[in-house]
Amino acid sequence: MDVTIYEVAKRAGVSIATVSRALRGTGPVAARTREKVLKAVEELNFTPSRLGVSLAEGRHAANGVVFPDLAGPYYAEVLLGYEEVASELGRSVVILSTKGRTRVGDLIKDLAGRVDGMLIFGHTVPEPLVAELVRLGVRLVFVSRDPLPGADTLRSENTGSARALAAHLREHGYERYAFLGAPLTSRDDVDERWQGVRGVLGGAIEAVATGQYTVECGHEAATKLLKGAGRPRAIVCSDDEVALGALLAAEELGLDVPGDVAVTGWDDIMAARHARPALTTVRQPMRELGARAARALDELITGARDTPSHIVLTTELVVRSSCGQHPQEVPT
Amino acid sequence: MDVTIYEVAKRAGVSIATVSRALRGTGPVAARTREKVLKAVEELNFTPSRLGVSLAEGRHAANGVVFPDLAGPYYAEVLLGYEEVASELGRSVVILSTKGRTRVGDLIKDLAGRVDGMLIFGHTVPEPLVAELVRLGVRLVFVSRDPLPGADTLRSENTGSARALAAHLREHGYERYAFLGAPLTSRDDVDERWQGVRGVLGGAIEAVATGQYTVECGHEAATKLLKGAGRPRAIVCSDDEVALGALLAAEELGLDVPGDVAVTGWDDIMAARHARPALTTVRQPMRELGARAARALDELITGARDTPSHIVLTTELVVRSSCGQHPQEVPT
DNA sequence: TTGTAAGCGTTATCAA
DNA sequence: TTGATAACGCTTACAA
Repeated sequence: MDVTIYEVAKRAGVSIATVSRALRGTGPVAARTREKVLKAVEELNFTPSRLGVSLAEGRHAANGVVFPDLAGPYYAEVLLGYEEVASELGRSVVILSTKGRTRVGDLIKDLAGRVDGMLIFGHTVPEPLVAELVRLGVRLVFVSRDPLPGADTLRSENTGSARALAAHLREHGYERYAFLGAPLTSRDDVDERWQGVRGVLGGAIEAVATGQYTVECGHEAATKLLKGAGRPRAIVCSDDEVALGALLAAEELGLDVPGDVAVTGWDDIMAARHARPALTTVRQPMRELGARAARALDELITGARDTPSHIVLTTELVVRSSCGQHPQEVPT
Repeated sequence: MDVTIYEVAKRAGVSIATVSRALRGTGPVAARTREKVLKAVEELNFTPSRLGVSLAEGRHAANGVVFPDLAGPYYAEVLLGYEEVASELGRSVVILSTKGRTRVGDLIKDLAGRVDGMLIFGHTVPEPLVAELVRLGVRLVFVSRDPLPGADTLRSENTGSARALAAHLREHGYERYAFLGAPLTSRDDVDERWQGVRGVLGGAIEAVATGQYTVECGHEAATKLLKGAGRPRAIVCSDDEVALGALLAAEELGLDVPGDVAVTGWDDIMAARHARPALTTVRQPMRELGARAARALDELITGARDTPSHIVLTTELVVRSSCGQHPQEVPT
C-alpha cells in the first residue's frame, strides 16, 4: 500500500485526527465531515497501514503457532481450527515449523516479536526457552502438553481412554500385546497412552519404538515385529498413522486383521474409518483443540482472564473391526 | 517485549543511533563503544521491536500464503517447502485459509497489509480481486495456476505426463476408461490432466466428478462407478487421494486391482507407495514448488527481478502395480 | 567515531 | 465537533 492518512486528510480538507475518528468510529464526527472523509478514502483507495496501526495500538493482532511438522492430519487439523477462530477474532496466524531447523531459539524469539501470543505444540520448544518466554510475559497456550505454571495448557484426555481401550482388548481374550510407537521425544500425550494401557495390561504388553509417528515408520516397525519370534496377538499403536502402517505390514505378511493380529490406533483421523479393516481407535477433537487454543489466547491477550487455565477435552473410544470380532457387529 | 533502544542507549551512555549501528553492524562503531552497548543489551535483555524495525525499514520481512484447505498432503507439503525457504531468507509466513470463509476479499487485503508478498494457490482468490492486487502492486506468486500478467506463476507439467500415462494404460490393452475427479472448480492443473488423457484416449474415457479431491469423495464416486452398468476397465484419478478412495471402493466390492480394474493417481504422496497395490502415479515436486515460490517472491521483493517469471517444473511417471501387470515387474 | 533529528503511519490526548 | 501534537520504537541521513 502507499497512500497515507495525511493525503486523505488533505484531500478531505480535515486533520488526520478526524480521518482516524471517522474511520474507526471513535469520537464524534459531523455527518457532513464523515462524508467528505469517506469520499476521499474511496477515491484514494486508502487502507490504514497495519504497521502504523499496530505501533500505535500496541498490539499485532496476530497469533503465532509453533509445530514440529505438518505431516499427517493431526497438526493440520489443529492448525485449521486455530486459524479459523483466530480469523474470526480478527487475528492473523504466523507459523513456525521447527523440524530440521537450527537456531530454533532465535526463530521463536523473532516470532514472539511479531505476535501477541502463541500456540506451542507439546515439547516443540526446549524447556529453558519456554521458561524464558514465560518470564518475558509472552502469552502462551500449549497443546498436548502437561500443565506448567505461567501458561495455558490444552489437551485431550489420554490415560482413561487408554485404560478403556486396553480393557476392551483384554475382553477379546488376547494374551500378548505390543505398544507400537513408544514415547521417544517426551511426547506427553503418547506417554499417557502408554501408561494407561500398561496399567491395565501389565507385563503382557511390551513397548516398541518407531522413529516417528508416521505410516512409514509404523509400517517398518510392525513388519519387524510381526516377522519376529513371539508375535503379539494385538498391537496398540500410539496413533492412527502408525496403526495404518501396521495394517499394511500385516497385509503384506499375509496376516489377517483382526483374525491373526488385532490393531488399534488413536486420534480417529479420516483414514481410520476408511481403512480395511476399519480401525478401532480413540477419537480426539483436534479441530476443537485448535479452536479453543485461539479463544484461550484471546482471553489472555485481551486480559479477559489472567490466571492460566488447564483444560482437558474428553475423548471417545471408537470400536470398529480391527480389534476383533464383536457379538453384534454394528456397521460404522 | 518491553525495553526500548532508548533505555539501552542511556545505560550504555551513548545515543540510540550508536546502539542501532552497533547492533546491525551498519556504520562505524569503536570497539570499546560496541562493548558497552552489547553489555547493556545483554543486561536489559533487549530485542528490537519488530514493529519499529519494519516501520523504519519499510518492509515486513514476512510472506503470506493463501490456500483453500490443509486437508491432505499436497498443500501441507508445498507450505512446508515455502516456510522453510522463507525462514532461511529471514521471512516469517502468515497463513490464510479460505475454505468456508466469508468476506475473503477483506481477509486477503488485510493479509496484503501484513506481508511483502504472497503465494496464492490456484484459483483460491476471485479473479477481480487478483486483478486489484496486481494493480496495487502486491508481489504475487501463484502456484498451480495458468500464467497471468503481472505475477509469477509456478506449476508442474501436466499435459505431457497425462499423455504419457494414458499411452501407458493403452498399452495394457484397456478399452473403457473413466477419469475420476473431473475438473470442477476451475483447477487448472486437474483440467490439464484431463485434457492430456482425453487427447490420447479420446471417446474411450468419460469424466466423472467428485465433490472434492479427497479420499472420501473418491471412495464414494468410485463405489457408484464400479457398481454401475458399464464398469470401466481403468480409472484415471485426478490425484492420489481420490485414487486411494477408488482402491478402497474396489476392495470393498471384491474387485481385484489391477486384475478387474486398474487405478492411477497423481502427485505421488507418501501413501501412494504404501498403498496395496502400490499406486501408479505421476510424481510432482510439491516441496520444491513451495521452495521456489519463496525464492521467486524474494527476488520480486528485493527487486532482484522485476519481470514476472512463469516456471513449469517437470513431473515423472511412476509406474507401480495398480495399473496392470508388467513384463518384468520391478519392486518399488 | 558519535550524536541530532527527521522520518515511517498510525492512535489518542488535550485544547480550542 | 475539530485540530495540534505527543507518543509508539526503530533506521538513517547529515552534522559535528
